[in-house]
Amino acid sequence: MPEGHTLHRLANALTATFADQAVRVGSPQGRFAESAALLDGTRVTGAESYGKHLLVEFEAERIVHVHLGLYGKFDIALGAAGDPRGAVRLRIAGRAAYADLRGPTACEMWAPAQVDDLAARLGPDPLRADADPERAWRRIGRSRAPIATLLMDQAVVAGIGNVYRAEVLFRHRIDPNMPGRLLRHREWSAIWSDLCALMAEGVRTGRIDTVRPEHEPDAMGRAPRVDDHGGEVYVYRRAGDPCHVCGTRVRREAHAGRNLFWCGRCQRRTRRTSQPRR
DNA sequence: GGAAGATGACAAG
DNA sequence: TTGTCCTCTTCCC
Repeated sequence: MPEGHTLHRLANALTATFADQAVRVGSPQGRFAESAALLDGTRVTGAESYGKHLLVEFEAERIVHVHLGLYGKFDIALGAAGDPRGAVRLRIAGRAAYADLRGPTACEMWAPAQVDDLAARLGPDPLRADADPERAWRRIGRSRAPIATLLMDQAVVAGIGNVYRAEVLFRHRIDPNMPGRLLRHREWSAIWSDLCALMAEGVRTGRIDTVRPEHEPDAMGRAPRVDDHGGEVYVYRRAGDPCHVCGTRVRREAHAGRNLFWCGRCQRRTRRTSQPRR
């Protein structure tokens, strides 16, 4: 589920659902019980996201920092909260709806200063109006690390995950193994504005769709195909399947423990092909 | 019923 | 680079 757009959506939804309400806060599973007790009965002021981090703000400058990690979920449901199903770390219950958090990497009470620290250590987030892509470029443009690694580094760009990484590199025909410093500034600018547009669309729709109209399976005479994650993509999790553009089998390789997907034919720069990295 | 895998991040070596 | 954590779903027997 969780790349930046998911967290941004969640922040919007939590704000719309609970802002300015006094809420019941609990931790049915128990691991957030002490902090939940402090928040119980107090008022939510709003929620925001920064990269993949979610901040739920309560009165008296109390902030709950949530990171969903690989499989955490924060579900909002209408109606009265019944018996919790599964391991619910945090439950927020308002007048007409409740939200259950399960399996997060982080769920902890923060003070405002910790939010400042977070903002300082994260790279620009394409979903935030205050983002400065040049901050990312200063890291990318001088790095020997593969661009695929840099895009996943939250200190370089915040909010990009495995899907957006694979897809944006495909859309710009960039070899994932190309060292950042071989990227041109105008290529980075194009990638950045594409990320801004794709992720804003992701916030709107709740899915990651990256296939351009002319490459839609319909246009190519194939049946539409939607990945398990719910969007239509060029390469993500399509290893072995034919590339939507050139028909070559999509490749997969483990990079730092994560699967990287790309088309070895479309994403090739003959002029400056980099050495494959192990 | 059990294993594997999943859009993540961190520490240790 | 590997191990660890967190939870749920899907697949296979």
